[in-house]
Amino acid sequence: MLSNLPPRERQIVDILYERGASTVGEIGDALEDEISGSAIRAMLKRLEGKGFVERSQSVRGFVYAPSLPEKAARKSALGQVVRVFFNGSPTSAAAALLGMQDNLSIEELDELEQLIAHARKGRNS
Amino acid sequence: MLSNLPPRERQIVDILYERGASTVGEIGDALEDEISGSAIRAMLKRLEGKGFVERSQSVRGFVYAPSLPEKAARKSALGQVVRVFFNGSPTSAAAALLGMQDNLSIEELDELEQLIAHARKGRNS
DNA sequence: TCGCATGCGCTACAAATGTAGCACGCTACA
DNA sequence: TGTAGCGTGCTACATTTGTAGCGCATGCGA
Repeated sequence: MLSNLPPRERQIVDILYERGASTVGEIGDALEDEISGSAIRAMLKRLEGKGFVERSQSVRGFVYAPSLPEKAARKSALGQVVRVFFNGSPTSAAAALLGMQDNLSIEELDELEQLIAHARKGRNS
Repeated sequence: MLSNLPPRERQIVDILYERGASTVGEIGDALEDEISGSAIRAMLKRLEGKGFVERSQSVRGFVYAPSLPEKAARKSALGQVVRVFFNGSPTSAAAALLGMQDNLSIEELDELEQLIAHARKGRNS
């Protein structure tokens, strides 16, 4: 699981999910505190060893990407916070999320309502 | 930040948020893998040193509780996954959340719609 | 062709983490 | 009044993490 990576490694895979496949340099830029390139490379190597990132050649040089598909990672991350902070209820987590943003666009609201309508219809399947 | 705790410590504060103030024994039970009580105590002590948990006497003996208020911790955790996996869009995270559950109750759906309606009304404030 | 800058991997090493063992004090019960 | 059991803290120690430095290759401009 991603959740039991040490902080720095975790931070790096997060960046990878956030920005997609990246080079060492890009990762260094994304990191808020400056650390040497070789430090980053060492992290990446460990992560590769653990099977969390994959490396591939590209025009830009080596790029690193998370090996766990984003979809699965998302689900796992979401599940984690739902379990810990919302008693396992995705619904209340969603409610909290809605409360986080103070100005949702009309489009977003429409989309959400569609989702709800859809769920309502499929309910007693 | 909670997010840069080492894995085991993180796991322990998660348990604390999940189940509320707990004794060493309860934490041990909640942990899926068995580790010695003294190991847990050592962790807790470090966490206390870092200011993430607080200890207090109770009828049950010493109980440990997270010191960062749950609300703030929630927000931070949620913000984290939203940023990493949903391009910073709480709305799409909420949508994903809704998709996670296959059978939402009518009540939940109603509640969510109310939230949306409310957001819609307050929009151009 | 020479020198310089990049990007890389390897290795080393300090610090942090994860864990167990020991010794102590306080019950409770034979 | 032993003594067995539990919860505690302290300390020690192996492993893991986080980081920098070195040396090598490659590309590129003078």
